[in-house]
Amino acid sequence: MGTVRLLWRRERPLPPRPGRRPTLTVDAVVDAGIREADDRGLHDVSLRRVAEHLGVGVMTLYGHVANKAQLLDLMVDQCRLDMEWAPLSGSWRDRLGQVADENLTLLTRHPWLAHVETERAVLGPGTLGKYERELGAVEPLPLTDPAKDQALALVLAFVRSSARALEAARAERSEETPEQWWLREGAELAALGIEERFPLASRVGQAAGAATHAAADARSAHAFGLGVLLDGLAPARPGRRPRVGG
Amino acid sequence: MGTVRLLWRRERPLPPRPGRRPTLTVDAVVDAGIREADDRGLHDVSLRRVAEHLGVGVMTLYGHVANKAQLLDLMVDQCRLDMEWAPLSGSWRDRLGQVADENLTLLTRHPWLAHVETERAVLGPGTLGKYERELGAVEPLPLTDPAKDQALALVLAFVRSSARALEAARAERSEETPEQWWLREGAELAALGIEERFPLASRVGQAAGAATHAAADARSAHAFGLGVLLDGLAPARPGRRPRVGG
DNA sequence: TTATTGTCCGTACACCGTACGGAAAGAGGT
DNA sequence: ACCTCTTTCCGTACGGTGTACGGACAATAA
Repeated sequence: MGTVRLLWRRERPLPPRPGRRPTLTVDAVVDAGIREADDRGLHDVSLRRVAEHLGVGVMTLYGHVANKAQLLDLMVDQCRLDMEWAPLSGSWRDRLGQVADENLTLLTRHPWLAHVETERAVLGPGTLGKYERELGAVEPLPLTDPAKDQALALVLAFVRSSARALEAARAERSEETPEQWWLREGAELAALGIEERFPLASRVGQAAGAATHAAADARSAHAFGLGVLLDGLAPARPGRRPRVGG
Repeated sequence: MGTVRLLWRRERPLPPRPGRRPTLTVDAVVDAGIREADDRGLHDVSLRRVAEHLGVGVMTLYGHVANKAQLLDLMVDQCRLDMEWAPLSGSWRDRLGQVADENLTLLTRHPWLAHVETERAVLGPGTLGKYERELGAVEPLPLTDPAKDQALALVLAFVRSSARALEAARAERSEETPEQWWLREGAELAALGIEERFPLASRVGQAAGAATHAAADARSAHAFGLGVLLDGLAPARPGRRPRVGG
C-alpha cells in the first residue's frame, strides 16, 4: 500500500470487502510500534518484537504495512498527530518559544523521535498539521516564504539537538555511568599532557561537561540557545533584513 | 583495547613484540572503513565488507579494533584529524563563519559523518584538536565557559542539519528521483483538499521545497540560517547579554 | 455449496555483529 | 636447528535482523 494512502487512512475508511476480516488495524500496529520504541528505544524496535507484542506472527505485519521504514513513518506522523495544542498567543517571539516548548515536550515523551532519520518528508496529517500550526508562529516575520520555512527548521533542529542532550544528561541509568567510564578511560587521557596541548578545550570542556551533566544546567543551556536563535531572528535590528532565495 | 589508547595510538607506537607480525595496521582498517562509508553510505558499512575490501577475513578486524562502534569512533576522529586548517582571522564573526565553512566542507566530503550517532564524546586527537581550534573562534565573546561551548555546539548542530539538507538536495542520483516519487504519491495527496485545509503549509512548503531543491538556494538557505545564528550571538545588542550556567 | 478474494503466518534466505578456538607465523633461548 | 612462547589470522557457528514466498484458512458473493 502506498505510504500516502496509509498516512491518510482516516480520510477514506475502506468499504467492507469479501475475504477473511483482518484481526488487526494499522493503528494497532503503529501504536504497538510506538510503545515498543518508547519502552526499549529506537534501536531495539524490531518487527518480531512488535508482532510478539501484538500476539501475532511476524509476517502478519506485512499485511498492514509495507515494510519497517514505512512503519516508522507512520509512527512519526502519529506522534505528531497526538500532540496537544493550546492556541498560539502573544508576540511572534512568544509563539515561537511556545512552538519550541511543544517540540521539546514531544521529544521528551518520545525520545526516539530525535533519532529517527526520515529520508523523505512524511506528508501525513500529523506532520502537515504540525507544520501548518508552526508556520503560524513565523508568519508575522518580515521574511520570504523560503526564509520562514528555514527559520522554523532552524528552531526545530535546535530543539532536536537540545532534546538529545537532555536525554544524555538523564541517562544515569545507562549500563555504565559516566563516572565509571571516566575512571576506565579518562586515566589514560590525563597521562597525555592534554591540558598543555589543548588548554582551551580542557578548560571549557571541563566546565561545559560538568554543567551539561546536571540536568538543570542542560535546561538552562537550552534556554540560552533558544534565546540566541530568537534574538537572531528578530527583525528590529537595523541595517539587516534576513533574506533568502532567488 | 581501550578506545582512548587506540585513539591516541600515534603517541606511543608500541615496541616490537614476539609472535606473528600483523599484516594490517589500525590505520588501514580505519581508512578502509572511511572509504567504504564514503562510497556506499553509513548504512551499508559492514565489517564483512570492510574486511573484504582489505582482502582479509572478517574476524581479523577484531584483532585491531574492539567492535564496530569503536571502529566508527576511530573513523570519526580520523576525519577530524584530516581537516585542513587555515589560521583563523578577523572578527569573531568572521572566525565563526570560517569554522562553519570548514565543518560544512568536512560534512560534504564525508556525508555519513552527519548521520553518525556517537553516544559518548570521542576524546581523540582529531576531536580534541578541532574543539580547541573552534573554541578559539568564540573565545572573544563575553560568555561564560559553558555558554561558549553551547554557542559553538549551536553552530555545529546547525551546520550538521544544513549538510543533511544539502545532501538530500544533491540526491538526484538516488534510486528514485523526487519527481518520480511525487508522481507516484503526490497525486493522492492533491485529492485530499490539502490546499484548503493547510493553506500556510501548502504555500510555504511549495516555495521552500522548490527553493531547497535548487542546490544554489539550499546554499543560500544555509547562509541565511548562519546569519541568524551569528546575529543572535552578537553581544552588541543592548539590554541583553547571553548567559548560562550556575 | 462453490468460487473468489482477502488475511494469517511457517519456513527460508541473506545478511548482520561477534564469541570461540584451532592453525599459522615469527622471535628468543638452547 | 629445534623447541617454546606469544601473537595474529580466520573458519565456523550462534542468535539476531528484514523480508520473499506460498500454503492454510476464513469470510463473503454467487
